[in-house]
Amino acid sequence: MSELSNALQTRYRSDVCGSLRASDAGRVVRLAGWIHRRRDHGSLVFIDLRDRYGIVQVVVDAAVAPEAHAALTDARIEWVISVEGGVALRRAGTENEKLPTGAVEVAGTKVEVLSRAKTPPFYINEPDAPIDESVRLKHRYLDLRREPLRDRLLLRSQMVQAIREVHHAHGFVEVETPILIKSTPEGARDFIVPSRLQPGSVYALPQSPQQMKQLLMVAGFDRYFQIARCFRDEDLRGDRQPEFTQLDLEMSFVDEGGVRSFVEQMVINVTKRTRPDRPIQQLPFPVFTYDEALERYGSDKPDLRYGLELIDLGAALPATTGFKVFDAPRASGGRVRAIRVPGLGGIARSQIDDLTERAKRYGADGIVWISLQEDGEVRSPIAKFLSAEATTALWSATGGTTVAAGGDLLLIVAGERVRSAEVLGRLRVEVAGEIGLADPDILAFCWVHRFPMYQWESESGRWDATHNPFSAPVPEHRDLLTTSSGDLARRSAGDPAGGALAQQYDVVLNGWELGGGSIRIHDRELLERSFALMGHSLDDARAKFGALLDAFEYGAPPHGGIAIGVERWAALLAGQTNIREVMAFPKTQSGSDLMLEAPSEPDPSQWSDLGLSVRRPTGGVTGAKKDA
RNA sequence: GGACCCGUGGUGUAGCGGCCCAACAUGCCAGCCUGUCACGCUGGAGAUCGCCGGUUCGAAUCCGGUCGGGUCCGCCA
Repeated sequence: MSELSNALQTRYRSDVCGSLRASDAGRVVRLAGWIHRRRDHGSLVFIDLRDRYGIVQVVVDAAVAPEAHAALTDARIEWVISVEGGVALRRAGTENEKLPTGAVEVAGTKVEVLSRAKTPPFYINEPDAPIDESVRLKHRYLDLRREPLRDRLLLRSQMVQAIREVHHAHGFVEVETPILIKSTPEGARDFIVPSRLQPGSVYALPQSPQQMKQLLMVAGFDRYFQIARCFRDEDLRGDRQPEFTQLDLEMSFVDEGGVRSFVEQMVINVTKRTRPDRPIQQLPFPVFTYDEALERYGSDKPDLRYGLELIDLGAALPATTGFKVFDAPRASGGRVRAIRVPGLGGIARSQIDDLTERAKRYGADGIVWISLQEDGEVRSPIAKFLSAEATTALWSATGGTTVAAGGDLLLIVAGERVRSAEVLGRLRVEVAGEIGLADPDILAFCWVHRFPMYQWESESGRWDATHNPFSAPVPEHRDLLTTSSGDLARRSAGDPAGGALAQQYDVVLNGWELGGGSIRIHDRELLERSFALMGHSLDDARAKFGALLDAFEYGAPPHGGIAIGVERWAALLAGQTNIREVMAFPKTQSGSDLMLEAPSEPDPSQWSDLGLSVRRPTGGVTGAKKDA
């Protein structure tokens, strides 16, 4: 710490504001910082001086230092000043226990104004004051002065430092890959950068360094990582920005267990170093297959901080119930699933309606509910369809007839196997949030793996890839790919290749997907087959991924890796649900930077340099804001 | 592409057809104050209620559109 203190010394300051302690009493120091608060008592003025290390009280007495006193009488909040003075223990009874520096104060003798400040548009000295986010974004440099955002960026910096240290300690090589690359569709839309030297051609910004890192494996780098900026031109959400940062890593000569074991140790290490105060729920991380996660939690990113698991009611119900809402889906291979919510037996009708509406939005036909009161009374709109025996069977299937205070509520969704689980999985998360089941301090990590390679899309009536084409199938399913011939998109729902599982794994934290990766295909023939199954022609695949395919003919090691969303991880460690809260300069939901006012129209000459012109939407009085 | 919520002095809110050329808190400005720490006290300034149009005798308030922000669905690993 004293080494750091020395490093922070400059001609403007001998110490930083947050560092002074009782042991510094008697020293003469020079400080520089922002005026956080001022308390003017006439001929005695107190200033709280702030820098990013903390706050210290400066007191100036007109009788002792008239010039300094005059300067501080003029000074205002957020002015930047430097102060020289002696560190003194505060008078008995005037210590401030809320400040780490609260035992001392600096008796200012010289004050120099380094920079004046306008009155800020919002409170910088009140960390909890709510402020409209657009105002914060417009003056982001002021928001960043405030304690919450400052602390989150400091946390993120520590995380990145820890990430680098762990990787270097394990033999990883940090390599930077280009930002201007070739458009290689990975699912999301590319951001495109027109080329001036080759008019009509474009670069694309990377959605991730996926191909580059695999090429680095072919190059023999063995273990690579990068804190990589990625770009995806899709609609924004609280957990999605058009540009974001991934911890991208790739390893050669490993299997899935090898990657997961390193990543898990790295994640634990970084988490414990940066948030030692937050308990990790379970070590080692629990591992679920995709199927298991879906069946038990209705999600491929389960929040494990609470139970509320999905229950398949099939076994508890007679083969036909006479209730078509249950019978019809079951006849076509669907499921009847439930979650049992303790204590919600007295839920209001309007809240049920609200849940039903949400379930419909997520793709269910509706919800069936049954409530069991403490006194054993059963209430449900479908009571008339179910015998007393059937109802009892349902309750025992979901955990018996012992009910929590307030009664229990059974929420039932019937439908197609995956859809019914996903709908209920969403309700599980929402209900848990609403009744406060999730402990906000706990960090519940897990792995989900063995994802299906392809998913049958019933609407479009075709198979669709669930991830990128580079992921290898699990060894026992390799034949499903090689024996299958041709375009999976034209194959039927029952095609065996559709059942292939991938060596794909996601890290999940508190219900958020932190990252995902896979063991890659490192065989040209198999990779071409994988593309073919996804409907790419051979020419198409070679045009888009030619370099990788070629590279695999020159000796490619078995390899695999993962990419972890740095902002999501940081947000979760910071206790935030929005990644904008861990980004210095985020964009709005419509992709604007309110501070820089980007995007903006370029100078017309920039279009012509690129050989481009723009067709504006017609009827466009709207778009023409600043015409000449 | 779609659904919903929000927009009132610098900031956060109240007001939801006339009582409002708009209220409260805080901030800001001025004066006073030698032990405060969200200092205190006294006084003052500051808003065409996002914008455009409509309904009405009358609109911050109701309606339509539009712009901006947010949440979500679709989209996106």
